[in-house]
Amino acid sequence: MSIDREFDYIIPNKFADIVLPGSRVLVPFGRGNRHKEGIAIEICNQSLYSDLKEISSVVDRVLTGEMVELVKYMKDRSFCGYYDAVKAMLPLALRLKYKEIYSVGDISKKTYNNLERKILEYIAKNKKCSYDSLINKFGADIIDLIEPLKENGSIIVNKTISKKANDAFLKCASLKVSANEAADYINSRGNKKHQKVLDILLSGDSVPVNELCYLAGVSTSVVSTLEKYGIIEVKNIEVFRSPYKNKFHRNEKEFKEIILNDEQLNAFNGLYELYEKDSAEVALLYGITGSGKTMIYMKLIDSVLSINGNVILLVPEISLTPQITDRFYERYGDKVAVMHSAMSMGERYDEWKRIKNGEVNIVIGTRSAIFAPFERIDLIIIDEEQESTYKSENSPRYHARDIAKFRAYKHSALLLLCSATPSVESYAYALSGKYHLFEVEKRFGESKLPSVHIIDLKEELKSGNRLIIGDFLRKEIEKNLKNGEQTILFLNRRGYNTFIGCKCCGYVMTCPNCSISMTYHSSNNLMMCHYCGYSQEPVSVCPSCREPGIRFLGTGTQKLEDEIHKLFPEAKIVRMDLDTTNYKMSHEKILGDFAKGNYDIMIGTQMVTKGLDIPNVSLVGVILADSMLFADDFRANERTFAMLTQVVGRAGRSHKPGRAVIQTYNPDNNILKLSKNQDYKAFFNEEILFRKMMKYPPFCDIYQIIFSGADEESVKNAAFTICEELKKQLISIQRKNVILYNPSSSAIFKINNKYRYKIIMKCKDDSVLRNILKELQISFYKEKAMKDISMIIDLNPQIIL
DNA sequence: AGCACGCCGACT
DNA sequence: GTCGGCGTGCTC
Repeated sequence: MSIDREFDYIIPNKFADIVLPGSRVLVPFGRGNRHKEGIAIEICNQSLYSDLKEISSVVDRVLTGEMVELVKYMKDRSFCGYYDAVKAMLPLALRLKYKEIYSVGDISKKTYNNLERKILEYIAKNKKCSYDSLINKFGADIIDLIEPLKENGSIIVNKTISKKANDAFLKCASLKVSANEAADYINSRGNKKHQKVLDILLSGDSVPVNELCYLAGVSTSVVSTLEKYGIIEVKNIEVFRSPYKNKFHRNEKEFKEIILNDEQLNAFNGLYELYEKDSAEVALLYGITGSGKTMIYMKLIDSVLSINGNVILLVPEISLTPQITDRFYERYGDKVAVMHSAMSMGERYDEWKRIKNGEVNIVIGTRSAIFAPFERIDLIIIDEEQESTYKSENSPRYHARDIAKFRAYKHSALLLLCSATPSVESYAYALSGKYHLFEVEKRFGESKLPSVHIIDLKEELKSGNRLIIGDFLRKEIEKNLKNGEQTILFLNRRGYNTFIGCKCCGYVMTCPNCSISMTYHSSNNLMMCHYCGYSQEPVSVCPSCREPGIRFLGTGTQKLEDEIHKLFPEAKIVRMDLDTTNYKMSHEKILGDFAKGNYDIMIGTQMVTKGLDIPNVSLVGVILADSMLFADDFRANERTFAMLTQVVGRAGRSHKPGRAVIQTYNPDNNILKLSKNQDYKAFFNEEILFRKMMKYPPFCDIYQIIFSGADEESVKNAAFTICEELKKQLISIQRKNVILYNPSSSAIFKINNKYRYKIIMKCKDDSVLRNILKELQISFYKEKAMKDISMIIDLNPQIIL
């Protein structure tokens, strides 16, 4: 925060033509004049400072002029620093490290004093002697000695770019000693945690460290202690490379012209016209699930490629949509680059270079792919544009849609937003004419929208069925098993039991670090906190009243899996949630196997709702819709509707008619009824009234200012102080139509032992307001009394915490 | 962050 | 009279 700003440097004549905005340079920095990496933001011919230092070398140009502009835009809009903005754009910003490696030059012709000789000897002895190791060895005083030695050639400086450890490796732990020796160790000085870790490793397999920690309920430090004592060893094992690597071959023979139906062609023609225009345009393509939106934009991409143009395609979660990348590799071969967070650093860097070198025309990726370093952009597509994954929840808190607008504008490109359930904001902008609107309202080919049944679980309870699978859903699953068709079951909570409490006194087990109730996991027999990862062995005696009244209630995906096993012992079942990830069974593999028909039933959280297009899936079950209905966030309706529509849309995507079953305790809920009919427009018409009445986006912007820190009282004070200050400022600029709420504790009051307060402000965002907030934030961080508290400003957050 | 300065107590 | 531990403030 304190050094993240512009510093002026002189550009020496020899670099005059090379340094441009976006160039990466090395500069002497601070009293010690240590070389730091910097990025040139602006070239000018004067400075407010008098004694400027010189840039010492120019590395390369990492940002185009447009992207330097984008850095400034992000700094302004998302209240982040230069560092955060640049970090979001460059894969190598963090991954490449500059190092000066010293070696001994010609020392025959000069004389040296004692210390100098020692230094030179040390350098000669250590092959890769760095600045840091010299300081470590001889202390900071030798800095003055080194510079002259460099100048007269006694020390030769080799500047190297060293890659940090490659991510393509997975840390795996295995037992280093015999089982008996391990037992001896436990008896002599081991503790309970060590025992748990060793118990798992005793099977003889090598286990990934993160998985080991999950299963044993320990942190990585326990593993490293055991490693230190020589009981276990941790090795880097290479993980299989990107699954996309071998799919580069483009199938020339099968490159077919995409044939669209009338409705699709209509949309395509309109979009093509906009794309041909010289100006930047934004279009929204609304098409119901299964209407063939992908075909429309692929045909558009065909046109762009025919003139060698460039396309960025954003998808919400690439590892969950392997089908789309497959289709693109098949059609466009090595013209495609894929970018997403699950890739290793090396892979990402490789893809980044391919884009920068102009070797590819299409970039497919998640949020950060919007920063693809194209020199020119013709088309940007955001698929499932309402997805919250497009908003970054860490600094820089940007929304990919906003960045896309900026870039489309700078390149006079077309920005195409696609969805079956557009965000209320986008659809409203489309209706108002701010965006161009295209609609496809029929399913493609023979497929029909699935029939949806809403099942009242209260009735099930009355008839004596205490299982989470109601009678109706059970019969439907049976039907599917009999017909050899596949089923997807969706439940929004992972773990086994989602609620642990005492029946005697009403005590609820909560995480000691967070204000979150604990979830019981059966696979590791632990109670876990899903926010901070804290885990604890299950208890039967209530810690509050000392009675043996602890009960495990509530169903998560693990328990659902158990129940399905009991109900359908012969069915092949697979579960997909955060806990099933490991290197043997990635999500892609689970999905791939399910698509191949290796399983009858797939159980999962959100992950199973997105983008799957499997013809043999004819039944979708939503186990409990209620958990989504009552979130106290203004977007809860929108998210519930979108999620239900999406998951229901997974069914019946070929000639087989699809069915969907939604189980709930609130069958009369309006959102459920709207989802039953899959009627987005009816949903929109109601929701937009609510937004208008309550003054929510798109009728205003929302600022969320979050304060968090370890001391509850001072966090609260900070929030109230800033709120008062903000109120004063708003009055002084005579700003009207601003609704500033008083600070309140966040919905999840405590996370990881940090207390949280928030201020919500509804307003029309503009630069005057942004400047006020920026000034407030800067002065807040300067205030000594506030130094243990962080203040985060988030413009239009996805979720209000 | 990382370095240097300066203040103050402990030790020769 | 000097050394070093720690708090403070600056980096073009």
